[in-house]
Amino acid sequence: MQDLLKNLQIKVHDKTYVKDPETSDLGKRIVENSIELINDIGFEAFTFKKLGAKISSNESSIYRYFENKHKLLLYLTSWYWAWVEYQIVIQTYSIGDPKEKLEMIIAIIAAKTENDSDFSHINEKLLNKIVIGEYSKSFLTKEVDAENKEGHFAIYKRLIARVREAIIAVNGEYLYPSSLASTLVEGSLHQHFLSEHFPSLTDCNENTTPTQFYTNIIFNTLKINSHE
Amino acid sequence: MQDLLKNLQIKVHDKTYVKDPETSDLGKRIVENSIELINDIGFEAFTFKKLGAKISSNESSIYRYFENKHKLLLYLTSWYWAWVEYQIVIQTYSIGDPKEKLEMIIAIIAAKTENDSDFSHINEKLLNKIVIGEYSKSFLTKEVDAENKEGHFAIYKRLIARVREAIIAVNGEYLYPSSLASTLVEGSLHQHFLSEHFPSLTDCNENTTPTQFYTNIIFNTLKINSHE
DNA sequence: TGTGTATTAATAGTATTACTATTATTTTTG
DNA sequence: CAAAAATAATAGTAATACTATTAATACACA
Repeated sequence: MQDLLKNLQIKVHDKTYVKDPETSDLGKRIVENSIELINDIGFEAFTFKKLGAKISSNESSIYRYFENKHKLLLYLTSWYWAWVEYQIVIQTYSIGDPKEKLEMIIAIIAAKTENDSDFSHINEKLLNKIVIGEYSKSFLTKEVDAENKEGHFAIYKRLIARVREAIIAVNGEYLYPSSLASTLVEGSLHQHFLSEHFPSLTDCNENTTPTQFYTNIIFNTLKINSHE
Repeated sequence: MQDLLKNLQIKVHDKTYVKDPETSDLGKRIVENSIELINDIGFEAFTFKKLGAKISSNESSIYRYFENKHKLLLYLTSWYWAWVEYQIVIQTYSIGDPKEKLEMIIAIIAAKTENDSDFSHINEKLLNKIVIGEYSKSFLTKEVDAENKEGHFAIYKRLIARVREAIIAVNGEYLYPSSLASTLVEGSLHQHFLSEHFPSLTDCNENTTPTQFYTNIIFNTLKINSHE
């Protein structure tokens, strides 16, 4: 299985880039190093000029891969959600029991990401930090409707649809499966952020995880005890 | 009561501004019109130069009130949360039953804001839209810890502490009162955003409100039926 | 009523950002 | 090896996010 997956590529909507960064060494270096640089200095201070300096390449060369830094952020976060979806698919494939399956999905989404050797040039742990700190900025813009129409959020929407289906499989009577699914995904990011910067606003810390919080909330809301 | 409150002023942490905008006509026009302009063109495209043009004043005059547009956003959102807290205080003051009280708090936080004649120069409905679309940007920055230390998020934290206390009053055994409180506040904004831009990711629409969704979630989680 | 002080407006200027355009150089491929 | 493609270097532009200086206006009080 490991070997089989080694050659796997996560596919991101092709309007996100000008030239597919997976197709060249420079492209991979752009992706790899943008993750590091955004983590180091934050998305606001991040520029293609600084990234060019970091990879000993030129600003204008980066523009041949991504239109602007917003599109690069869309690319990185889409990649992340595709990767999460992929984790869900392989880790729940053989689980028959809907409760057990939903529990696993919650665990994958709410967990702190660890690195995954399957995709060598991408540091998933750092990427998870970017998603926690910057994802909202990708859709809290005036262009959100146009970009949504173009399909830039398709992977994210598909992921949430998948979570919704898992919720419905546990309790088909529940009235708000979409809202519960989006609350889990967005809320998990928020709880991670709070535990780092606003510890008084969360109960999540070294001993308590967002996974526990959301497992408790979701199974109580669905009025069904979680499998244990 | 109405008359008594007419002279009320919502107080925002004074490090947020250079000069208190409540103390002059120009200051009030800056606040009033910045709310409109941010709504119209979004926070990214918003500049002090454009605001100056809108109020027939000068860019540099606005800088005498707010250091930069980020601080102005902190001011506006702090004002909003103080206003929400004030609504909670007056609307729950006489409610003795903890369940009923929590229900009212959920309704206030999750509702779509209507205008409030008590604070004449501020359009609360528009401000609510700004909070939905821009609030996350006020804390998803590299400066968040420094600004938190300076007290810029004090009002927000106090509001969430208040919600937490109301949760504990309903069920003192519940393990995650802080996380549930922050989920309600942040999650409500997110559900409003989704219902406008990503209807497939939420069940909230004309017939279903975030209030219903969160009332259901919270009372099920606390394993106590809501008062009806 | 005049004078000093604070406030606001106007103007100019700077470093940086977010690009585009052009040309030169290097690498790849057929 | 030649042609094409990719990359790097350089230069340039409009806009942003300010700062500084000076001028005009308003207001406060003696």
